[in-house]
Amino acid sequence: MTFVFNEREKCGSCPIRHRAICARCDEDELALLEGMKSYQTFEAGQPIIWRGDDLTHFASLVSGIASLSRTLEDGRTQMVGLLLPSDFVGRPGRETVDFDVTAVTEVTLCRFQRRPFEDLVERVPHISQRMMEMALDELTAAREWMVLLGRKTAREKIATFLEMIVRRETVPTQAIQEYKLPLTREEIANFLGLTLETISRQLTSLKKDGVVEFIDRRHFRIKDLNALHLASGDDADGGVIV
Amino acid sequence: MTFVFNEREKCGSCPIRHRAICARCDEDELALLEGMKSYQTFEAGQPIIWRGDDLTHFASLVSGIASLSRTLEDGRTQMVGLLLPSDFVGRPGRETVDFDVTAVTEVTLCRFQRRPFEDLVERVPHISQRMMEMALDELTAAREWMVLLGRKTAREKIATFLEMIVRRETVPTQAIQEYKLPLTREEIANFLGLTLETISRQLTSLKKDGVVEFIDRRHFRIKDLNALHLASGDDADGGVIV
DNA sequence: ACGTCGACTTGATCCAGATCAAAGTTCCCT
DNA sequence: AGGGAACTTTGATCTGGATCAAGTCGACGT
Repeated sequence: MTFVFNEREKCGSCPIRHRAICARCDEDELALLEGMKSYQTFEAGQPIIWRGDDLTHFASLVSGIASLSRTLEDGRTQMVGLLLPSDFVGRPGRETVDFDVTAVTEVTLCRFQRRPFEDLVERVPHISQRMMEMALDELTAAREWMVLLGRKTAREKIATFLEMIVRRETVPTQAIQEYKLPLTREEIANFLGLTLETISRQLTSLKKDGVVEFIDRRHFRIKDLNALHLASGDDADGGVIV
Repeated sequence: MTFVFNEREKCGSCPIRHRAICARCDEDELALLEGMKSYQTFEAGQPIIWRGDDLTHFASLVSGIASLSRTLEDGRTQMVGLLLPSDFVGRPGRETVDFDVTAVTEVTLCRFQRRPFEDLVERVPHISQRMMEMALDELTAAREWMVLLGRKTAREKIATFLEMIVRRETVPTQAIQEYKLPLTREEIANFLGLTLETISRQLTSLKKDGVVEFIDRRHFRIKDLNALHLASGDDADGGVIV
């Protein structure tokens, strides 16, 4: 019943079938992708590609979490995005990669060789249409993150980050839900443009203020969702209590 | 000989014909766009659309410069991008606008009504292919800006900003070229996630260090391009002296 | 059970850039 | 030409988050 990441598996039952670049494809188009795909798995912590590397394959992330980041010469690192299942890696038309891609958890990619895939993008409009949608959505997300990086305080940054996790994973039925922090304190710091000490202090502060509660270092519960939203610094309009 | 922004004008001689969303279109496809377009002009400083407004039209920016920005309730503003000729406004499939768009200089838009344009995106693959490319390029630019906002010092931010202007406008033939700052100190501050006082101080500092020279508030020359690049904090590899 | 290593917390101090304040400059508008 | 208003520079001071420096916690191997 579970999908195993083997080239023989049909795309039809793939967990990201309806969200990835193939979302708009019909059965015939899917068959073309099916004939090209290969899976590759990376352990948590492993680099997937480095900035400047030749782009030999494009890929959809099928399971796990990866990070996109850039490191300056002196070691300062900024994460520019998290790649979640269905997200895409690579830019048709470019020869190299712009950012480091690293597996945060164990990651499985569904890969396509560059040339054949580029041809397919030209021939199958459903792919470029879907990729345009996905790129525009990511662009909006990136711009929202720019507001956070440029103008929010440390507390607002962390509240926004926690709220993002909560919004992404909340199941409507469940009452008091438990959430998992997918990143270490240092990774959160690199995502938010802060230091790991500041992350730690601000989490302690939100805990003291009764906004969140920690089960252990990686697991938390929200005690006051409204307070969390207020702390995020975002417009009051979105402050609908769910 | 000059293109006047009138609906009767043919797209063929449009200044952004080969860079905008129509870049890949052939003559027949261009005719479809030609029948739909209308021009609209905004004076410098005027708002073009506000976040949350209904998206009635999509548009290509034909001339001038516009800014994309977001303002938090307490007035903190972050610019998330500059729109230059050939850039696109709007996201097919969305009903509202995510960021404020403001004319920085006088701006002319080439507009298309939402519904007919969305249909065209479905029917003409050359449009979605081009929009995918443009969105992916902007995504890379946005992510590079995230590195700047999250990790660069004030001096590095301003040097990167000046270098961006220089790279965009340098004419290979010309010797010592004069460049124009398209933004006020306050707008630069909102672009770089700083205050206008810091902008002013850092520009003075770069001037004192012999990196740049100011003709007046809005016009400068580069005295030491290599020093400018070093000050930007970006990888040494790109430090090729042009 | 014990050591050790990586992840995290907490404390003390420092400093880049913000904030507050006051002039100086340029460009209109009449 | 003169009076503003908008923009810019410069100075003095403050502060949020960085940096430096110990600890603490917990998981895992022996």
